[in-house]
Amino acid sequence: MRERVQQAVSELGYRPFVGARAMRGATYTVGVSSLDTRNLFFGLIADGVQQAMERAGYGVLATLVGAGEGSQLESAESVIDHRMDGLILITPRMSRRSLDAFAHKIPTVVIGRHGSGDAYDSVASDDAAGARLVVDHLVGLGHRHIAYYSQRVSRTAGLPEELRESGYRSAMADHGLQPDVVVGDWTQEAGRAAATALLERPCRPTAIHAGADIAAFGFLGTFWDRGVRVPDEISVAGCDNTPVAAMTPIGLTSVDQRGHAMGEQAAQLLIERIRRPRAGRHFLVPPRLIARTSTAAPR
Amino acid sequence: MRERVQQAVSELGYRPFVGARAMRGATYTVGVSSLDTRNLFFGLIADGVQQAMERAGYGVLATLVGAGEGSQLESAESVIDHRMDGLILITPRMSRRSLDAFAHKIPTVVIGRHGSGDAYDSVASDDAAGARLVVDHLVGLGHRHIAYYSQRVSRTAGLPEELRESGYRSAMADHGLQPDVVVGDWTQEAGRAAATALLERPCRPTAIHAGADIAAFGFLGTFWDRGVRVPDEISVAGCDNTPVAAMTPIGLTSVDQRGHAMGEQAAQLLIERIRRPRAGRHFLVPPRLIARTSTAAPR
DNA sequence: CTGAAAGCGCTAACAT
DNA sequence: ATGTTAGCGCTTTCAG
Repeated sequence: MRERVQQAVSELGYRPFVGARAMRGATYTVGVSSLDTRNLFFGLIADGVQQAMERAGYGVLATLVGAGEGSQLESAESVIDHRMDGLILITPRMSRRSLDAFAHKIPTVVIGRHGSGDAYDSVASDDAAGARLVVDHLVGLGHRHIAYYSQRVSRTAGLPEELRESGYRSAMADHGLQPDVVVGDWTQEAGRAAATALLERPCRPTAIHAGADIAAFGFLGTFWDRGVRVPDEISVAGCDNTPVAAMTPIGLTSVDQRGHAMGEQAAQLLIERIRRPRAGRHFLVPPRLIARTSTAAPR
Repeated sequence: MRERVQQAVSELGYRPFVGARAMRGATYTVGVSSLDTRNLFFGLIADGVQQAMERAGYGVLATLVGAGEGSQLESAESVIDHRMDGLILITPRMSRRSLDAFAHKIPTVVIGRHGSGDAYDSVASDDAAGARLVVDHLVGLGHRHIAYYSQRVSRTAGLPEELRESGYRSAMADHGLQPDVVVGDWTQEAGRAAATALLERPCRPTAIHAGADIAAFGFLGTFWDRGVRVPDEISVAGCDNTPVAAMTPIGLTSVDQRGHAMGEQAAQLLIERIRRPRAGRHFLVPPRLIARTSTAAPR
């Protein structure tokens, strides 16, 4: 009997309608909310999620966000409107309250925001450790004056920019060095502008940690244009280990966050949480430093 | 009465369930199938789709494909399983037969593959014109020996690699020049290898059009590593105008395909097609050359 | 203008 | 083992 049905299924090319299944059970689909299409790092995370979910028999649908302002809240609501079985949020910048509200409505895993509590699970890069890796690396090379380019910190707690800055500060303090923090946006343009301002200082740092690769590219661009040799005159480091960082002749020293693995782990946690609600689990993934040609001993 | 319902809707935070709506009407959601998370150009397209659809009151959900092999067929099927109102396919590499089959099941618009027929609409960059722009540009600079790095052409008709190569060939012929086509994959690694092979030739071309930015980066990498100065010893051009191409010190001359505009136009066509099935419409978007520092007159 | 009911495709709980 | 049925939340049609 079972066989005859299977037979008919193949012959007729029958496929169950997800919406109808949703009305009585599950959709076997999870949503990735607010995938930033401008950032390859997020793509890496999403790909990890996709692969792990596929192996487990789940489909993945993503809501996108790019230059448009389409809010993260609307994105996540849409996943709920489709009654998906689970929700993955990538670096959600919403309030803690909103985050909890979603997590109470649908099994949720947060990636890239340090979390706590039982409402959801989280997987984040250990951003403080990443900043420390960079400082240690630069100090090891002989640098003493290491500046840090920090993204404006929003009041929302647990986002990478917050932990990277505090990681930098405490690492510098541990080495007995003075912190030197410049604030701006983590974009290429803002990085370019910050580099220009840096060059006008009477006393320049010998190294700069740009906080994020995309900002580091802005620094590298200005330095190149102005004939400031990297790493001879100044060392530059980033964070995210974007594919571009590895490219010749850029060779940007960066912190790798294992985005693909983070995505896979988040998928695993989400599947567990879908099967059975349980206490929140929160993971910090240790990053690793990828030293390239943009950092060297000071002259 | 209507007001009292609206009142209750806001107070209770009621949101209609898409799956249930789908059983009697529409989902007001369209699917973008097989978004390649490793390519920023596709993200640009998807962002255009997203913005235009949002303005029209439609939601957009994307299926992802990255390093995993998750097939495009499965991706598109999944959009149908969710009974979405429309389907957008980005550079679908499936057979013409499969493409038509999908288009008969769901209103479909194809981006990045030259199409014809009434089953679906299409929006593609005029790839032949793009290749011609590069050849004209290089010839204008004084180059005579211009090589082209071509992606292996699959038998599926209408894909960019096919039209770029034929555009290159006919442009060269029009200038009375001999074509010089090297075949390989459009990846950074394959580009690196092809560049190495090129350098071992007794008689090198003075310029190379790599066909795609990602391959051009491979060429630039090898040239840089081997001390071959660009553009002094050899000019390099790409296609796609990836954000990376604009970066200092890369400055890759490239063909811009207006990905964002293509996405918006595709969205517009899809909305029309959802409202009322009609004859297929097929657009070629004229590309433009962005000349940067990687191309110059031969020594 | 408001209310009631049928039915979309599925799953789970039942009856045979 | 196989067959039948209720009901998920919505839209559309039909009745009052």
